[in-house]
Amino acid sequence: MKSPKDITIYDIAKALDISPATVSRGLKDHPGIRKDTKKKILEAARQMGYQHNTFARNLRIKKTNTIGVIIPRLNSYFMSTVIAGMEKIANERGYMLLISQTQESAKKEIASVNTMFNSRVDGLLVSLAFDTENIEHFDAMLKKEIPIIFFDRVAEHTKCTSIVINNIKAGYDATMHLIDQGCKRIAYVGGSLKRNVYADRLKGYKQAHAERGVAIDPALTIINTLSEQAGSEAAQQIMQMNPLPDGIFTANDTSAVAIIRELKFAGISVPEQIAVVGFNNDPISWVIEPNLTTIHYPGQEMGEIAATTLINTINNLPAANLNTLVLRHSLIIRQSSQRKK
Amino acid sequence: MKSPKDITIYDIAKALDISPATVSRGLKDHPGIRKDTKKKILEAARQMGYQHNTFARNLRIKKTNTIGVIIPRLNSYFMSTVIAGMEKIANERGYMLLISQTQESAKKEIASVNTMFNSRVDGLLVSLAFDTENIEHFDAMLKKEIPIIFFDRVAEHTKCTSIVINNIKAGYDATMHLIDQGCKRIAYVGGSLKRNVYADRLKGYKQAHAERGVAIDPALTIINTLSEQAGSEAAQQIMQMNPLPDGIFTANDTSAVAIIRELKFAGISVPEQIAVVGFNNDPISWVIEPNLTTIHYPGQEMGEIAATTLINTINNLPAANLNTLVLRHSLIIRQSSQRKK
DNA sequence: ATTCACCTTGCAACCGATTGCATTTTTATT
DNA sequence: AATAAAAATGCAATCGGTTGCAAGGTGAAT
Repeated sequence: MKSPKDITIYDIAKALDISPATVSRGLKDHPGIRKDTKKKILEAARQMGYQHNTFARNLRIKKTNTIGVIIPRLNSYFMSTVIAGMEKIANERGYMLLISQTQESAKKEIASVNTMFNSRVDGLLVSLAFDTENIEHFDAMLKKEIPIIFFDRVAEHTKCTSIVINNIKAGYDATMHLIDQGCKRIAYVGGSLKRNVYADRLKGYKQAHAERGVAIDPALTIINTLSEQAGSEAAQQIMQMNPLPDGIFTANDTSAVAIIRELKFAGISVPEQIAVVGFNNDPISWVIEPNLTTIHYPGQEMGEIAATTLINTINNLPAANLNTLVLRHSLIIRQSSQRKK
Repeated sequence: MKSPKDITIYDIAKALDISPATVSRGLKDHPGIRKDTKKKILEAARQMGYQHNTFARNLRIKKTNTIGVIIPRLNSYFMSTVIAGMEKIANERGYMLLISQTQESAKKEIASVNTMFNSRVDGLLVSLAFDTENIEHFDAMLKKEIPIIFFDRVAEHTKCTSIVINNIKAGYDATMHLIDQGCKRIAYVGGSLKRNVYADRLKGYKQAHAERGVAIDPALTIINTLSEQAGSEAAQQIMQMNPLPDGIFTANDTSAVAIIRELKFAGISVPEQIAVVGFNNDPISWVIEPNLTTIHYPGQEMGEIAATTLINTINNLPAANLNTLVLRHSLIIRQSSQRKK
């Protein structure tokens, strides 16, 4: 049952009666090796079925060509799009992706960081969990100068680049749109305020109100997990309010869709009685009826940029020392919020 | 700019004035080391900030505790759910996931397999690309006894386990349901017939017809990429048919939703004029109106089982020598297909 | 006191590739 | 042909753990 032993550079060296050092150099196109020697080596390697040993190399080089990715959850449209973008770039540049989900738990996040650390990833791409309080668990890596890039759910850190959209502006755009549609009482449904994305969107929501001189009823702000279930519950809660809100801005589309379903089921018309704006531009947003007004969030692009920036940083290429990188978002207006003509 | 050097077992050995061998053994709870020695070692390791070096270990052990995952695309609900399941199990059992997308291209699939091979993954979880013709590119790994498990889009191989649902039965169930709803001309929209999933669903579609003695018009079978765009085009094609079909069974929900949208837009009523059944039970299936009848496909579970089986195989644990593992599917009947009361 | 068995620990080879420096070979120059 | 310069190759140490086997230490039994 023993499988044939792996071919090493020593085997090739012996077969060709040269030294392993020459084989090693020949294999990687070192300038100081004669052309025909190289050809001989390559040929022998090919026909002996040589596969290089990544560990041995990594052990010497102290580089893994692997990027760690730590995310809350993989199975949302947004996140899978981000990962797809990262994978594309990583693949092109010869890197692999090591992916780990925190399930929104800070504890798991810490464990993931440690595993990644032990696996000696060359860099880290991180989107923080709901309940992460501080980012000390990244210190060990940063001390070793391993670059870390935060995306979407970011943290402030002088040594780390953050890739985001302008969530304040996005929240502002969404809310202002609702106000422009004649909404007077707008509810906000978002996730944990520990996370920039939700705190910022709420900030934008407030700014828009302030700018128009509209007072905000604090009872209209709902913080939950933004799951489908949470969305339904939020809808129930909203429908108990008196007076009823006439607009809802919610920080993801899953939640928005769940809310619209509940509202419709309860006989409340959208957008006439309550206008709704979501966030992310998930495919469901143009399937729900009425089609959902939402913020377009360029996931694939964010993934690509995050990966590119990280790989450039790893290799000391330019464009590396930015602190924050802000991608463009846009408000996509569909029927769920349109009350004027 | 030099970061402090990594702590090795040699550093610990020196600090404690014992041998590196003892440190190595102490660190992993080897039976032949005295309790207090172990405690001393652990304590020193902790406070010196020791992190084990995975490469050095892998180089010796020839094991990476890493599983390669090769999939067509990451950004579908089904696939991200599968990966979420795999990641959960892998994480619990101390494995990492190395993920690679083929973008449905056989060429990229071959490249991915080679990269995984070089990375010395302990095993492979694979769902085949659309246009993969044969599976010879896995031979090198199989020759080295590296276990490979296919899931969803599988290939026959005596040495590999396949994890699937009964696609023939699922196709049969879907079609039979349409027939029972009074459909006489049912169109089938699916992906490449090189892939078992689509070939089998078509087979089930035919079986159902045969069983009821209904003839099939070959013009009603459409093969495409199952993308949203392809769905819209398929809908256009179907609407040109004369006579119009009165039922459509399509092999994913993305496609089904795109088709329903086109039909509705063209003023064709679903399910009255054309009943539609999809596949996968994506979230969009219960958002589209009418809600989509579909086949529930247990993605998370499939991911968990695939990962569990692979890890067991890697470690020579039982339940490893199955050839095929069939998960339960179920037909979820919603409005898009219900024409009777 | 001696012997033996067992428990702990250490020695040293090994895993496979990389690389600074020394050495040999080739080429160019006179 | 002799010699210097340049090019090609080899030597050997190194990366950080792991592990078979040997050696040292302990206590019990005789």
